[in-house]
Amino acid sequence: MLMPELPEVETVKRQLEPLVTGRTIASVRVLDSLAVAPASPAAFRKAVRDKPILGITRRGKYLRVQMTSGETLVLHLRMTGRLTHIDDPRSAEKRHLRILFTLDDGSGLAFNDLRRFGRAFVLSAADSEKYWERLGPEPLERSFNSKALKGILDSRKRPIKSLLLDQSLIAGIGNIYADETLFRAGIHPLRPAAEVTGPEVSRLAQAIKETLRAAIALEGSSVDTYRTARGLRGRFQETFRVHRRLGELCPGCGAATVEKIKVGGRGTYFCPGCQT
DNA sequence: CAAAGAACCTGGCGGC
DNA sequence: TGCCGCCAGGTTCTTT
Repeated sequence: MLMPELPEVETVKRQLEPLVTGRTIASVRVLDSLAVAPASPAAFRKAVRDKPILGITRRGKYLRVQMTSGETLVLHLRMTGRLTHIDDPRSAEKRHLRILFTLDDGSGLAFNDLRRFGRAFVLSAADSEKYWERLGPEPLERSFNSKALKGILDSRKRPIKSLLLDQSLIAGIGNIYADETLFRAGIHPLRPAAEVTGPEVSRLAQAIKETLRAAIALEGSSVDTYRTARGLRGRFQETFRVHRRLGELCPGCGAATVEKIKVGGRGTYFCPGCQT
């Protein structure tokens, strides 16, 4: 499958920014009411129509479209969502099309989603602060250093991989980047978080930043359904070290082969030789 | 409060 | 060839 995680959402955000900033959402078609639930399609259309767009930002795996009314149009792609900008809304991919926005310059924004887990909703200015408080720190912020990461891991007994996936502790890491960062740091995914040593925490903090930055540079990972805002595939999957490489020779030690286990219900790939 | 598990969805794939 | 059941995973909700 695919999973839009921080690098994928960041890629979409960067590509959309110059295309939608300053534009106004002229019309909205909701083709699948589940995509805007629990709001009604009528309420959703009313909340976003004719609202000028100030800018677009990302928080964790969420995309936020700031509107001049002080409200925010929030989109979460979950597992199979795609958000693509098209010159002509009539040329939008019809398969799994959930919402189609038309902007005042005649271009369009299409939200497609095979699995129907993705959501779009509008947050009022009053509700915003509280909503985003639920998320942990942004791993690419300067303040997210080894000391901050140590504070997150300390006194927690869960497997380190489960902590990396917990959005209330760190925002934006999903299954792909959890596997890839743990491999780069040489840490076994089942290690109890509190038992990860100081030097390992430093390596992990660095691996998180380096891996996410490298993935953004390659416009994310297209394992299956993810596409950039221009409808193209990302290329970071070509550089995966262990994720989805079951049985392959480890690129680190060249001796062991990649294994797959379940951690917190998630498929987890690692090298038993390099990750201890 | 922490942690684990189920539920939500659809399409692809293995097995028979 | 066709059908059944399982698997994938981000987040929320429920249970322990």
